[in-house]
Amino acid sequence: MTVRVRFAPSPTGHPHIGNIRTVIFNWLYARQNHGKFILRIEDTDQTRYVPNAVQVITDSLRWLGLDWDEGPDVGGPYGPYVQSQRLALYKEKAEELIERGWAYRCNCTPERLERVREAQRARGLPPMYDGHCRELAPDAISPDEPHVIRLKIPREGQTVVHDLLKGDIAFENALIDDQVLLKSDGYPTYHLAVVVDDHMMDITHIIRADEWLPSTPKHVLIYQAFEWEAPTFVHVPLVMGDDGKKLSKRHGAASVDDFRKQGYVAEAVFNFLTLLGWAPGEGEEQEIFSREELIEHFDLHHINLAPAVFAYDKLDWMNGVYIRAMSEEALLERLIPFWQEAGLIPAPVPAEMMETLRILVPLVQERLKRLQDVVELTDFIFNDIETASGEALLGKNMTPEQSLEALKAAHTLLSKTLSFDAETLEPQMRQLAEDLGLKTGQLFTIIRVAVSNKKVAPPLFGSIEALGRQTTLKRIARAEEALVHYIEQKHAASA
RNA sequence: GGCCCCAUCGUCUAGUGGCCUAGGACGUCGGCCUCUCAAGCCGAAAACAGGGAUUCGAAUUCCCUUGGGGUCACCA
Repeated sequence: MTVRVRFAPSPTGHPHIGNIRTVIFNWLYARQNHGKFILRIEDTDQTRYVPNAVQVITDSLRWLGLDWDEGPDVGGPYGPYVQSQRLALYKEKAEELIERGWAYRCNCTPERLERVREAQRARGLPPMYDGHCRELAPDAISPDEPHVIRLKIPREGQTVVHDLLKGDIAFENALIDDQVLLKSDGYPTYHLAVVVDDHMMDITHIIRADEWLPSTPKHVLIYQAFEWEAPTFVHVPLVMGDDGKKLSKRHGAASVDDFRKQGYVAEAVFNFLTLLGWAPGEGEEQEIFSREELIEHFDLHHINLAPAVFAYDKLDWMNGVYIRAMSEEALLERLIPFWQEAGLIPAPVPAEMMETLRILVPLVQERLKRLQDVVELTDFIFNDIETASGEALLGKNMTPEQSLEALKAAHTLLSKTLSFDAETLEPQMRQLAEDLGLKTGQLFTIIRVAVSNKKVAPPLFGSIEALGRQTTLKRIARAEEALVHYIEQKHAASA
């Protein structure tokens, strides 16, 4: 039997990173078994529909490399793959359930339902439908008048859910609500649509988050009512924020798009998410896995049963690992959009600027946790800086006069040297430090602050090379002025 | 609150009765390297929620307690 799994999002916004983890489990399972991964849009709630959502969802999936074999855009033998285009089917199936004695029409008003629930809550009972229309004569409510169709849950006995990971879970039927299957607007609820579609589309494994577990007995009952064989249920744990609550926007980035914009690379996010709640086991200590390795090693049975906290710190580390593993050319390509987005370089990139960018890439590569970090790290290369204060320009354990002298000496050297690249600059500057009786750190720090006005910056000589001689000398000259002013003020104050 | 799920370092996890004085990774702390910051290398602190039971032997099996989470719509 061919494995067929699905991702069935409702188009209500950006896919959440926690949901995506579950999608990855589905995708991995499909690819590993040479099965099919199906995308189905569950747009049965007209009130929550967001116009662009389907596009946003497919963009996110594509970015992560999660391709689908059947879906709304690519089609397939089980279409249509959008539930709002299958309304007649659900209606027919709901009616069939009435005929089979497993469902009934109900015309209770929302107001009445709310009153009933309120009364139940007041008595400390769980709010449930009170069965008002359940035992009405079959023709008591006309199919033509506004009504819903409810599932007729047996009043006694238990319904057992077979879960691949958790085993058999028994639910008391008496505690299960008579779920609405078909709404008064003619749309199905999730419970009807998901069962009908999963069956009609020959889904073999329903891999979904734990939050669905409480409604699974309803689905099992619907399968029984139709005399259909239920697929294998696999409920996987939720992803939590670092406070132990369900992951949400409060915890920082939450949607796939947030991560992309911050400069997380898709391969790292994919790797990280797969390892969130799953590990290869058997003493395997590897953490960095290619997509192919993941497909090979993934095993549903090794999914952890406990909810997993989303560790941003570890993602940052892993993202850095992936960034460092890239070729300089590949990293350059990924960095350009971030420089452009920040307005540091134009689009398209002028040919002569590419040379500067190529100098910068190896300088920043091992310093980036996220691609976005390149902006703050290199903005001084592209934008003019504010000249540092005299105080900031002091070398460690050095007087203003000594600092100024060192800066002037560097100025002279940098204006004379024949070529202006890091390789020729560095030995000369080291020699200069020695000649001045300074430690390299003392001299280099003064120059770094002079040209970047940053205490933390990429390696000095590469930065200077990227900056070019003219800009470098101009900034050093301005720093000298700042130091001169600083010295004059000190003298004035002490006089 | 009812029902359901879950429980190894701060976090992600390895561990399926003896190999565990519990291993790895992130993070943290210390050191080395070093022009800053990183990266890299070395090292340290850090966990089987508690109580019973089964067993010659329990992180591993069972029960209870505690704790955490999820869910109770004409939302998915």
